[in-house]
Amino acid sequence: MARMPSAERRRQLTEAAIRAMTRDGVAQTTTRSIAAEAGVSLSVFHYCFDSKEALLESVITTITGHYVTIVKEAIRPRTTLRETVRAGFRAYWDHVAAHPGEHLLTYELTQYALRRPGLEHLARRQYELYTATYAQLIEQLRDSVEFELSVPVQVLARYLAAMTDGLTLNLLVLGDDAAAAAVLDMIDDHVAGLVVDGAHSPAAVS
Amino acid sequence: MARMPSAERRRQLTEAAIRAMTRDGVAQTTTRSIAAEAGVSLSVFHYCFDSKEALLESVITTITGHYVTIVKEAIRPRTTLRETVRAGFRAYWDHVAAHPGEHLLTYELTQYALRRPGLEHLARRQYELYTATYAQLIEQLRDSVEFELSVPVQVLARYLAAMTDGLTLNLLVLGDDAAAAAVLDMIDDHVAGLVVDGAHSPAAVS
DNA sequence: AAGAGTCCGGGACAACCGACCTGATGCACC
DNA sequence: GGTGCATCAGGTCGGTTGTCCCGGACTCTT
Repeated sequence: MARMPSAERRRQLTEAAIRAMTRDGVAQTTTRSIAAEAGVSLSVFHYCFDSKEALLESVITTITGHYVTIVKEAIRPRTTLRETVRAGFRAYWDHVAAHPGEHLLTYELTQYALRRPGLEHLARRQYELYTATYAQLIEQLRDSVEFELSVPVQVLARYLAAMTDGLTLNLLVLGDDAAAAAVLDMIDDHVAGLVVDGAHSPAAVS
Repeated sequence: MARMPSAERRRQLTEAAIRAMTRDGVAQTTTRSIAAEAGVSLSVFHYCFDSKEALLESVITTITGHYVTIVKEAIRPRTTLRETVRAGFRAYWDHVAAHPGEHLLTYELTQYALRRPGLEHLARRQYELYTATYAQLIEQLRDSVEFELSVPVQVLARYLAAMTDGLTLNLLVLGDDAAAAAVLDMIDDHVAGLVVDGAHSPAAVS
């Protein structure tokens, strides 16, 4: 067993926990299975983390960071706003289809946090970060393209976060990418229709 | 302990399990806590159900039935389509705000089913029922009011199911009913805008 | 009233879990 | 080349969980 500073060991254990939980689910993941996944003995676990709960805290913040990165990288300015929105959704969607277990894990972790007294703030922070990420993306997009919205940024951001969340869970449960794609097309139209400045919006709704 | 036929005992245990799980979460609910909640001895539990998994199956189908009933009762035809949609959402929303634990439970149960090999079909059935319920509501509404949609009923139904699901989870985590109401207003407009026949839609979008 | 079928109670068991403890081992520094 | 500290290994402990067993009690039929 190679020796390494505890900070790095913590990272290693966190990543191992994410792998184990992605594979087996939060409920069936034990401190032993995490230690085994990381290839270290059980005592190393408790040397690096005060408790299982402390590790879960680390897992939640880490995986929320993953999620935010994915969403931020999905959105890249294109020629028209509508295409930007569409391509962004598509990129995010491909990630969900490719890594369903990891996304399912985010829901499990949210509920773990909600049910554990004193950890509710982690769930809240997770969802606030989702909304904040979308708000930031909208602002950033508005800087590069220049447009006006018929609803406040905060409202649209929260809608996008919630709707994405719901549609993701829906896809994870039902599969059927084709049907989900049809729904997504409808949402594309809807979001594009929220742009007041008609310059980049194909449907000229006054 | 009053004697009763096992069918009724099963119902009683199922309802007790829902209460216990709503209060404590699925993970912390044990066969013992369920038996205690129902006021019966532990052996009665295993007399009525082959295993804990069998009970969970009963819980899932029961609570999904509850959910469908709630949604169906929320929608009642009003003077205009837009008002019907708005009032329907509002009624559903009030229920979520009044019974958050029960709604949170539905998410926990979905994930329980998804993670338990051989029980995935329960999660799928749950979400198919959600979509089917919305589709049925749309058809029923179309019979009484007469209108055309710019998207297929199936697509709209799945969108409504997914979006409601996401917004519900969002509200359960973040609270803040006011912000959620603003999002809902936006969705009202969106859904009302999907109606092609402008006769009952206040916003005259051609 | 007798017996079969149904329901209930207490107790026990094996498995598993998180947490902890005691030594041993490598590493850097004096 | 010790010395102190960070890191690791194996074993153990108390507690909990799902499941099962067996004896007794109730109820309905005949």
